[in-house]
Amino acid sequence: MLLPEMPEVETLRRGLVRAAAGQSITSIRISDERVLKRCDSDDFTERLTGATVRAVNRRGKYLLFEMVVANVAPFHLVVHLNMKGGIRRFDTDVPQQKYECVRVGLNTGSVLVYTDMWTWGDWHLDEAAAFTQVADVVSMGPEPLDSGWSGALLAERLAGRRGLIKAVLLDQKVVAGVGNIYADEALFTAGISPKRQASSLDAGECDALATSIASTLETAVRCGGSLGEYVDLDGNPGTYEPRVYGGKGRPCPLCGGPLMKISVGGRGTTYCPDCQH
DNA sequence: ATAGCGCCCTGGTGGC
DNA sequence: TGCCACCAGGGCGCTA
Repeated sequence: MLLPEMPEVETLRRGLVRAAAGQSITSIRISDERVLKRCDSDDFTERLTGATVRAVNRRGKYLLFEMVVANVAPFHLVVHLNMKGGIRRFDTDVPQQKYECVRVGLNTGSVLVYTDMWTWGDWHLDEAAAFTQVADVVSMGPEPLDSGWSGALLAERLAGRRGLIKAVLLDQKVVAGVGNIYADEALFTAGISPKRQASSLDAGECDALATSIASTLETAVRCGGSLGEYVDLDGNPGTYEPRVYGGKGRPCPLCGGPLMKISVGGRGTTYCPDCQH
Protein backbone atom coordinates (compact mmCIF):
# COMPACT_ATOMS: atom_id res chain seq x y z
CA MET A 1 0.00 0.00 0.00
CA LEU A 2 1.15 3.49 -0.72
CA LEU A 3 -1.90 5.54 0.17
CA PRO A 4 -0.61 9.08 0.22
CA GLU A 5 -2.76 10.95 2.72
CA MET A 6 -2.29 14.38 4.20
CA PRO A 7 0.97 13.64 6.11
CA GLU A 8 2.58 12.02 3.08
CA VAL A 9 1.49 14.85 0.78
CA GLU A 10 2.71 17.42 3.31
CA THR A 11 6.08 15.68 3.53
CA LEU A 12 6.37 15.74 -0.25
CA ARG A 13 5.34 19.39 -0.29
CA ARG A 14 8.12 20.34 2.09
CA GLY A 15 10.62 18.59 -0.14
CA LEU A 16 9.19 20.28 -3.20
CA VAL A 17 9.51 23.70 -1.59
CA ARG A 18 13.24 23.08 -1.23
CA ALA A 19 13.62 21.49 -4.65
CA ALA A 20 11.37 23.56 -6.86
CA ALA A 21 10.19 26.82 -5.30
CA GLY A 22 11.65 29.74 -7.23
CA GLN A 23 12.84 27.45 -10.03
CA SER A 24 11.59 27.49 -13.58
CA ILE A 25 10.44 24.51 -15.60
CA THR A 26 12.66 23.80 -18.57
CA SER A 27 10.92 20.68 -19.87
CA ILE A 28 7.86 18.48 -19.44
CA ARG A 29 7.71 14.88 -20.60
CA ILE A 30 4.50 12.88 -20.50
CA SER A 31 5.03 9.11 -20.57
CA ASP A 32 1.50 8.12 -19.66
CA GLU A 33 -1.30 10.51 -20.55
CA ARG A 34 -3.83 8.72 -18.37
CA VAL A 35 -2.86 10.90 -15.39
CA LEU A 36 -3.79 14.03 -17.36
CA LYS A 37 -7.43 13.47 -16.50
CA ARG A 38 -8.88 16.69 -17.84
CA CYS A 39 -6.41 18.39 -20.12
CA ASP A 40 -4.66 17.99 -23.40
CA SER A 41 -1.01 16.93 -23.04
CA ASP A 42 0.27 19.40 -25.66
CA ASP A 43 -1.49 22.30 -23.96
CA PHE A 44 -0.30 21.10 -20.55
CA THR A 45 3.30 20.90 -21.73
CA GLU A 46 3.22 24.21 -23.58
CA ARG A 47 1.76 26.18 -20.69
CA LEU A 48 4.14 24.82 -18.05
CA THR A 49 7.36 24.99 -20.02
CA GLY A 50 9.15 28.21 -19.11
CA ALA A 51 6.88 28.94 -16.15
CA THR A 52 8.27 29.52 -12.67
CA VAL A 53 7.13 27.76 -9.49
CA ARG A 54 6.33 30.64 -7.17
CA ALA A 55 5.06 28.48 -4.28
CA VAL A 56 4.09 24.91 -3.45
CA ASN A 57 0.92 24.73 -1.36
CA ARG A 58 -1.22 21.89 -0.07
CA ARG A 59 -4.93 21.59 0.54
CA GLY A 60 -6.12 18.23 1.85
CA LYS A 61 -4.38 15.64 -0.30
CA TYR A 62 -3.83 18.05 -3.19
CA LEU A 63 -0.52 19.64 -4.11
CA LEU A 64 -1.01 23.10 -5.58
CA PHE A 65 1.90 24.58 -7.51
CA GLU A 66 1.51 28.32 -7.92
CA MET A 67 2.84 29.08 -11.40
CA VAL A 68 3.89 32.40 -12.90
CA VAL A 69 5.06 33.24 -16.39
CA ALA A 70 5.62 36.51 -18.24
CA ASN A 71 2.58 38.08 -19.88
CA VAL A 72 0.23 35.36 -18.63
CA ALA A 73 -2.02 35.42 -15.57
CA PRO A 74 -0.76 33.25 -12.69
CA PHE A 75 -2.35 29.80 -12.57
CA HIS A 76 -2.08 26.54 -10.62
CA LEU A 77 -0.68 23.15 -11.41
CA VAL A 78 -2.95 20.81 -9.44
CA VAL A 79 -1.66 17.35 -8.51
CA HIS A 80 -3.48 14.54 -6.72
CA LEU A 81 -1.46 11.38 -6.04
CA ASN A 82 -4.53 9.22 -5.44
CA MET A 83 -3.57 5.68 -4.39
CA LYS A 84 -0.23 4.95 -5.98
CA GLY A 85 1.25 8.25 -7.07
CA GLY A 86 4.70 9.32 -5.94
CA ILE A 87 7.20 12.02 -6.81
CA ARG A 88 10.98 11.59 -6.70
CA ARG A 89 13.68 14.14 -7.30
CA PHE A 90 16.90 13.27 -9.12
CA ASP A 91 19.98 15.45 -9.59
CA THR A 92 20.33 14.50 -13.24
CA ASP A 93 18.12 13.30 -16.05
CA VAL A 94 17.98 9.63 -15.03
CA PRO A 95 16.59 6.88 -17.31
CA GLN A 96 12.85 6.35 -17.46
CA GLN A 97 11.53 4.97 -14.18
CA LYS A 98 9.09 2.11 -13.75
CA TYR A 99 5.49 3.41 -13.97
CA GLU A 100 6.73 6.87 -14.88
CA CYS A 101 3.96 9.16 -16.10
CA VAL A 102 5.24 12.74 -15.89
CA ARG A 103 8.75 14.21 -15.76
CA VAL A 104 9.43 17.83 -14.92
CA GLY A 105 12.86 19.28 -15.77
CA LEU A 106 13.99 22.23 -13.65
CA ASN A 107 16.53 24.93 -14.46
CA THR A 108 18.76 23.56 -11.70
CA GLY A 109 19.30 20.49 -13.89
CA SER A 110 17.38 18.25 -11.52
CA VAL A 111 14.23 16.40 -12.52
CA LEU A 112 10.99 15.59 -10.72
CA VAL A 113 9.63 12.20 -11.76
CA TYR A 114 6.03 11.24 -11.10
CA THR A 115 5.31 7.50 -11.06
CA ASP A 116 1.88 5.96 -10.68
CA MET A 117 1.29 2.23 -11.00
CA TRP A 118 -2.48 2.56 -11.26
CA THR A 119 -2.49 5.87 -13.14
CA TRP A 120 -5.29 7.06 -10.88
CA GLY A 121 -3.41 10.25 -10.07
CA ASP A 122 -4.55 13.55 -11.52
CA TRP A 123 -2.38 16.31 -12.99
CA HIS A 124 -4.10 19.32 -14.46
CA LEU A 125 -3.98 23.10 -14.69
CA ASP A 126 -6.40 25.46 -12.99
CA GLU A 127 -6.88 29.06 -14.03
CA ALA A 128 -7.32 30.31 -10.47
CA ALA A 129 -4.53 32.55 -9.25
CA ALA A 130 -5.48 32.18 -5.57
CA PHE A 131 -5.20 28.69 -4.18
CA THR A 132 -8.44 28.95 -2.23
CA GLN A 133 -10.20 29.39 -5.57
CA VAL A 134 -8.86 26.25 -7.23
CA ALA A 135 -11.92 24.30 -8.35
CA ASP A 136 -10.85 21.05 -6.67
CA VAL A 137 -10.60 22.55 -3.21
CA VAL A 138 -13.38 25.13 -2.95
CA SER A 139 -15.86 22.79 -1.27
CA MET A 140 -13.28 20.94 0.81
CA GLY A 141 -13.67 20.71 4.57
CA PRO A 142 -11.39 22.37 7.14
CA GLU A 143 -7.73 21.48 7.61
CA PRO A 144 -7.36 19.55 10.89
CA LEU A 145 -3.97 21.16 11.60
CA ASP A 146 -5.24 24.72 11.20
CA SER A 147 -5.88 26.77 14.34
CA GLY A 148 -9.65 26.87 13.78
CA TRP A 149 -10.00 23.10 14.09
CA SER A 150 -12.01 21.95 17.12
CA GLY A 151 -14.59 19.49 18.36
CA ALA A 152 -17.26 22.11 17.83
CA LEU A 153 -16.22 22.54 14.21
CA LEU A 154 -16.20 18.77 13.66
CA ALA A 155 -19.65 18.55 15.24
CA GLU A 156 -20.84 21.23 12.84
CA ARG A 157 -19.47 19.31 9.86
CA LEU A 158 -21.11 16.08 11.07
CA ALA A 159 -24.49 17.67 11.74
CA GLY A 160 -27.21 16.17 9.60
CA ARG A 161 -24.85 13.67 8.00
CA ARG A 162 -26.21 10.18 7.56
CA GLY A 163 -23.91 7.22 7.47
CA LEU A 164 -21.24 5.64 9.62
CA ILE A 165 -18.57 7.83 11.18
CA LYS A 166 -15.70 6.04 9.41
CA ALA A 167 -17.27 6.60 6.00
CA VAL A 168 -18.16 10.21 6.76
CA LEU A 169 -14.58 10.97 7.89
CA LEU A 170 -13.32 9.89 4.49
CA ASP A 171 -15.51 12.50 2.80
CA GLN A 172 -13.14 15.37 2.00
CA LYS A 173 -16.00 17.85 2.32
CA VAL A 174 -16.21 16.99 6.04
CA VAL A 175 -12.50 17.06 6.90
CA ALA A 176 -9.62 17.65 4.49
CA GLY A 177 -6.85 15.11 4.10
CA VAL A 178 -8.07 12.16 6.15
CA GLY A 179 -7.81 8.83 4.33
CA ASN A 180 -8.23 5.21 5.30
CA ILE A 181 -5.11 4.87 7.46
CA TYR A 182 -5.59 7.97 9.59
CA ALA A 183 -9.35 7.54 9.88
CA ASP A 184 -8.78 4.14 11.53
CA GLU A 185 -6.00 5.54 13.74
CA ALA A 186 -7.97 8.57 14.87
CA LEU A 187 -11.08 6.52 15.69
CA PHE A 188 -8.98 4.09 17.69
CA THR A 189 -7.29 6.85 19.66
CA ALA A 190 -10.64 8.48 20.38
CA GLY A 191 -12.15 5.13 21.42
CA ILE A 192 -14.99 5.49 18.94
CA SER A 193 -16.29 2.57 16.89
CA PRO A 194 -16.12 3.06 13.10
CA LYS A 195 -19.67 1.66 12.96
CA ARG A 196 -21.22 4.48 14.97
CA GLN A 197 -23.69 6.70 13.16
CA ALA A 198 -21.89 9.99 12.55
CA SER A 199 -24.86 11.93 13.88
CA SER A 200 -24.80 9.99 17.16
CA LEU A 201 -21.52 11.46 18.42
CA ASP A 202 -22.00 13.76 21.40
CA ALA A 203 -19.98 16.91 22.09
CA GLY A 204 -17.42 15.09 24.20
CA GLU A 205 -16.87 12.47 21.53
CA CYS A 206 -16.51 15.16 18.85
CA ASP A 207 -13.88 16.83 21.02
CA ALA A 208 -12.01 13.57 21.47
CA LEU A 209 -12.20 12.73 17.77
CA ALA A 210 -11.16 16.21 16.62
CA THR A 211 -8.20 16.03 18.99
CA SER A 212 -7.19 12.54 17.87
CA ILE A 213 -7.45 13.45 14.17
CA ALA A 214 -5.15 16.42 14.69
CA SER A 215 -2.67 14.60 16.93
CA THR A 216 -2.50 11.58 14.64
CA LEU A 217 -1.85 13.69 11.57
CA GLU A 218 0.63 15.90 13.40
CA THR A 219 2.59 12.89 14.62
CA ALA A 220 2.60 11.38 11.14
CA VAL A 221 3.83 14.64 9.59
CA ARG A 222 6.63 14.76 12.15
CA CYS A 223 7.51 11.17 11.15
CA GLY A 224 7.65 12.14 7.48
CA GLY A 225 4.67 9.94 6.63
CA SER A 226 3.83 6.33 7.31
CA LEU A 227 6.13 3.35 7.23
CA GLY A 228 5.72 1.14 4.19
CA GLU A 229 5.69 1.65 0.46
CA TYR A 230 5.61 5.43 0.64
CA VAL A 231 8.86 7.36 0.22
CA ASP A 232 9.54 11.09 0.17
CA LEU A 233 11.05 13.18 -2.61
CA ASP A 234 14.54 11.82 -1.89
CA GLY A 235 13.43 8.20 -1.47
CA ASN A 236 13.40 8.14 2.32
CA PRO A 237 10.58 6.12 3.88
CA GLY A 238 8.33 7.58 6.54
CA THR A 239 8.54 6.28 10.09
CA TYR A 240 4.95 6.58 11.36
CA GLU A 241 3.70 3.16 12.45
CA PRO A 242 -0.08 2.80 12.50
CA ARG A 243 -1.38 1.29 15.73
CA VAL A 244 -4.35 -0.51 14.19
CA TYR A 245 -4.45 0.03 10.41
CA GLY A 246 -3.39 -3.10 8.56
CA GLY A 247 -3.13 -4.97 11.84
CA LYS A 248 -5.96 -7.48 11.55
CA GLY A 249 -5.50 -10.23 14.14
CA ARG A 250 -2.67 -8.44 15.92
CA PRO A 251 -3.13 -7.65 19.61
CA CYS A 252 -4.79 -4.34 20.41
CA PRO A 253 -2.15 -1.93 21.80
CA LEU A 254 -4.50 -1.11 24.69
CA CYS A 255 -6.24 -4.33 25.74
CA GLY A 256 -4.30 -7.04 23.91
CA GLY A 257 -7.39 -8.52 22.30
CA PRO A 258 -7.31 -9.28 18.56
CA LEU A 259 -7.92 -6.38 16.18
CA MET A 260 -10.82 -6.97 13.81
CA LYS A 261 -11.13 -6.08 10.15
CA ILE A 262 -14.51 -5.19 8.73
CA SER A 263 -15.81 -3.31 5.71
CA VAL A 264 -17.36 0.14 6.23
CA GLY A 265 -18.62 2.03 3.22
CA GLY A 266 -16.70 -0.37 1.02
CA ARG A 267 -13.38 0.39 2.75
CA GLY A 268 -11.31 -1.99 4.82
CA THR A 269 -11.50 -0.92 8.44
CA THR A 270 -9.42 -2.21 11.35
CA TYR A 271 -10.50 -1.56 14.91
CA CYS A 272 -10.67 -2.99 18.41
CA PRO A 273 -14.21 -4.13 19.26
CA ASP A 274 -13.39 -3.98 22.98
CA CYS A 275 -11.82 -0.50 23.13
CA GLN A 276 -13.95 1.34 20.58
CA HIS A 277 -17.61 2.02 21.29
C1' DA B 1 -29.09 18.32 -2.14
C1' DT B 2 -27.35 13.95 -0.84
C1' DA B 3 -26.43 8.86 -0.74
C1' DG B 4 -25.16 4.72 -3.07
C1' DC B 5 -23.11 2.64 -6.57
C1' DG B 6 -19.70 1.22 -10.55
C1' DC B 7 -15.56 2.49 -12.62
C1' DC B 8 -10.64 3.33 -13.14
C1' DC B 9 -5.86 -0.18 -12.66
C1' DT B 10 -2.38 -3.66 -11.42
C1' DG B 11 0.25 -6.43 -7.92
C1' DG B 12 -0.53 -9.49 -4.40
C1' DT B 13 -3.18 -13.15 -2.37
C1' DG B 14 -5.82 -17.30 -1.69
C1' DG B 15 -8.04 -21.29 -3.46
C1' DC B 16 -7.69 -25.31 -6.07
C1' DT C 1 3.96 -25.74 -8.16
C1' DG C 2 1.11 -23.00 -11.35
C1' DC C 3 -2.84 -20.79 -12.69
C1' DC C 4 -6.55 -17.66 -12.24
C1' DA C 5 -10.32 -15.30 -10.15
C1' DC C 6 -10.63 -11.97 -6.91
C1' DC C 7 -9.57 -7.98 -4.07
C1' DA C 8 -8.00 -3.32 -2.46
C1' DG C 9 -8.78 1.51 -2.62
C1' DG C 10 -9.78 7.79 -3.49
C1' DG C 11 -12.47 10.32 -6.08
C1' DC C 12 -15.55 11.14 -9.86
C1' DG C 13 -19.79 10.80 -12.37
C1' DC C 14 -24.03 8.78 -12.84
C1' DT C 15 -28.52 7.41 -10.92
C1' DA C 16 -32.34 7.38 -7.63
